[in-house]
Amino acid sequence: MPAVLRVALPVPLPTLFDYRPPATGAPCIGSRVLVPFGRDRLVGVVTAIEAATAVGEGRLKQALRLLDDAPLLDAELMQSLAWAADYWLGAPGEAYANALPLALRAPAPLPPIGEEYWSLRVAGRSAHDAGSRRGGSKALLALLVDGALSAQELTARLPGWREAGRRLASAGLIERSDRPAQHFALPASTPPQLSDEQQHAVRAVAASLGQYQPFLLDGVTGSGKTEVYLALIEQVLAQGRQALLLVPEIGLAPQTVRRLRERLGVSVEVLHSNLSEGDRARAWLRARAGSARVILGTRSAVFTPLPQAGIIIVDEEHDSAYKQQEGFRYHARDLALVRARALGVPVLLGSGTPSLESLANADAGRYRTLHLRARPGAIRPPQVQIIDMRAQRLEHGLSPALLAAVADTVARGEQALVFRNRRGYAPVLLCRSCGWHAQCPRCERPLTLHAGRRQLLCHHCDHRQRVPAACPGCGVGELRPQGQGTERLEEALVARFPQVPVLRVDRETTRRRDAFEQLLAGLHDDQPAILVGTQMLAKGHDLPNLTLVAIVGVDEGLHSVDFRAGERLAQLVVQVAGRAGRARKPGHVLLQTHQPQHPLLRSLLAQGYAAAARELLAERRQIQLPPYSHQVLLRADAPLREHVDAFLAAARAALPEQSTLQIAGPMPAPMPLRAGQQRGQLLLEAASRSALHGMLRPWQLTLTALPSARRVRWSLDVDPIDLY
DNA sequence: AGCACGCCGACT
DNA sequence: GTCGGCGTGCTC
Repeated sequence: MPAVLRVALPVPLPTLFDYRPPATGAPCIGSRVLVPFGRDRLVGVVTAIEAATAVGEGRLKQALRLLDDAPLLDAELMQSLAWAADYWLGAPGEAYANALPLALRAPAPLPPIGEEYWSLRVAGRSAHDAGSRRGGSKALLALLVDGALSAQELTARLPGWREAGRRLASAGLIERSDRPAQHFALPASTPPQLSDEQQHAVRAVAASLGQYQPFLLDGVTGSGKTEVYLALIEQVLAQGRQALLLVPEIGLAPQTVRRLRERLGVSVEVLHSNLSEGDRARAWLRARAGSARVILGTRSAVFTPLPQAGIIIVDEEHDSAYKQQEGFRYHARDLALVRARALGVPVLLGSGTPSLESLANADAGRYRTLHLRARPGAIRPPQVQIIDMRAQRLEHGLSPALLAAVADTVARGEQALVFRNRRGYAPVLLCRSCGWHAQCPRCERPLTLHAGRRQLLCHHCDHRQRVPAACPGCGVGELRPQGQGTERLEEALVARFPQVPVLRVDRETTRRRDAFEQLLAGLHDDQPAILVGTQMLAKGHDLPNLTLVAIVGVDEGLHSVDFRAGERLAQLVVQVAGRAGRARKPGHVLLQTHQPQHPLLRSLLAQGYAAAARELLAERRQIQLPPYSHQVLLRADAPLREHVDAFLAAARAALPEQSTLQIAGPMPAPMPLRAGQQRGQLLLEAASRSALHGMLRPWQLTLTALPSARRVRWSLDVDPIDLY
């Protein structure tokens, strides 16, 4: 019977490709095949086996080789990937390309997933006895003379052994083997006594094990969400099932892994983008084989196979890092829900500041909400106080009241955090006499002064230039930094509190790997200190001696063109404020603002995030914005504005006549020029998801065929989370 | 995307 | 006389 394989290939083309089956082997849906493609050879995934091709038998090539006898991707993953590609308008092959680790997209046998062991060969034993090797090689032979050792052990006992290992292996003195991973039960620590609310949450989710049910776990920082996760994972493991835990960034992974290992007594598979491709592939395969029981990972870990799934947990579900912002623009939280449904398992979305989307889903009865209100470790929630900046004499942007609070805090031997979401020394460098300011030639936005590096830096495109000695505008004026970044605040605080260590935490000071951890490790829990930093400080380490959080200059967020700015500001303020007073000491939060009367700030401070979110939701409903409507954003950029305009106008004209569709634009993007590219966009909105989605694929195909599309770079973003 | 083919300017 | 610019078309 003449069969045709429909293959997904890792190319951004809107189609699948048909091939004749390879000479040998029985391909099945979900197995990989090596196929000729143009002049290349690519590894693709069989998505369907059809009786005939729509493209004409004559054009078909034969697949070169079947790579998997059994499907590498199971039915659920195939189905979820197809859904994802469809929903986010990805090329069919793109979802597969995101799901499969790179090492599995090479035409090679699957890497062994057992543990790597090394042992002496006969020649190696003689070499050891003869003492014929020196240095690291000699040491390695000596280590192995009593028997095989795992790579992990070798690294512990002889750091840098790999080099010697390579030499000895190629000389035939030692050899590698793979043994099934040891499931040695590590000692599990005893769980703490759960609060009533924690117990209630655990019971509610546990009652849904074995079936699809989304839960929103609404609990502030320090309310003990992690203990709820741990208790549930424990139950899932006891049933012989797997748990997938997603976190927004790798920075949060190491401490979470430690906690999971200590508590559960099982190994935890970690999947994130900083892993080497080999490690990534092995972790993925261990999950597929079922030998990985607990999988912790960032966004892309949502593609992990889960043959024995028990639960999916998405921590800090509101975090925008879950949305991929380029290429295949999927949202890991939303895909987690779809997978949980397909797998028939509960999915738990945790956050102290839930996204408005999730709150609306809970309102609509699609999610069940569980609350954790108490902060078990704290006496009471932090007190938030507004500092009105108007009519205050500021010292480098810091008000007397704020400085006094910092002084009190360090005098008590406690720690203070000054949060400013702006790195660098000053966001503007201005001439006092002619008004000239340093501007990025490629973005036409002010350049940020970085005093330490003596550079002007564009935070949008990374353009950098030297700080001019005199004003380039008038040649005589004095250039003066305007506004404050973390670097300037650090300087001011060092000058003001010379006896207290001041630590700056932003992308500049933490560029090196582990720099963040090291910086914080330098903090002594019982010593006073001042931390200055950006967003990065909003999460991560527990700082038991931190009792004051001062938030400076979040006002910018109150005037953004982006309708999500208010939501993000509220989340940020609550997350940062949550850093204060976690242990036995009560915390204080100061919010320094020019607009103490702003309704969002007022409701946030008076009634908390939940109330502020309610108001934001009511506004969204009233003006029919997401989550009460659905958006798709067409973005385009090109060196010439007229090319962008021509494409967007043609795209607009190609839209079907549909009264249910609201169209905004074509219009310039909020940043109309970035890195020398002219940018524009067209926003589609509809009350019903299905009405919108129905027309998107055909429209996308029309766009691809537009002549003007060749002159721009363009992309479609379903459910965009920023309109940048 | 990646890569060929194909027709017009400044150079060994 | 060529080398190479990027516009156009194709990949089962």
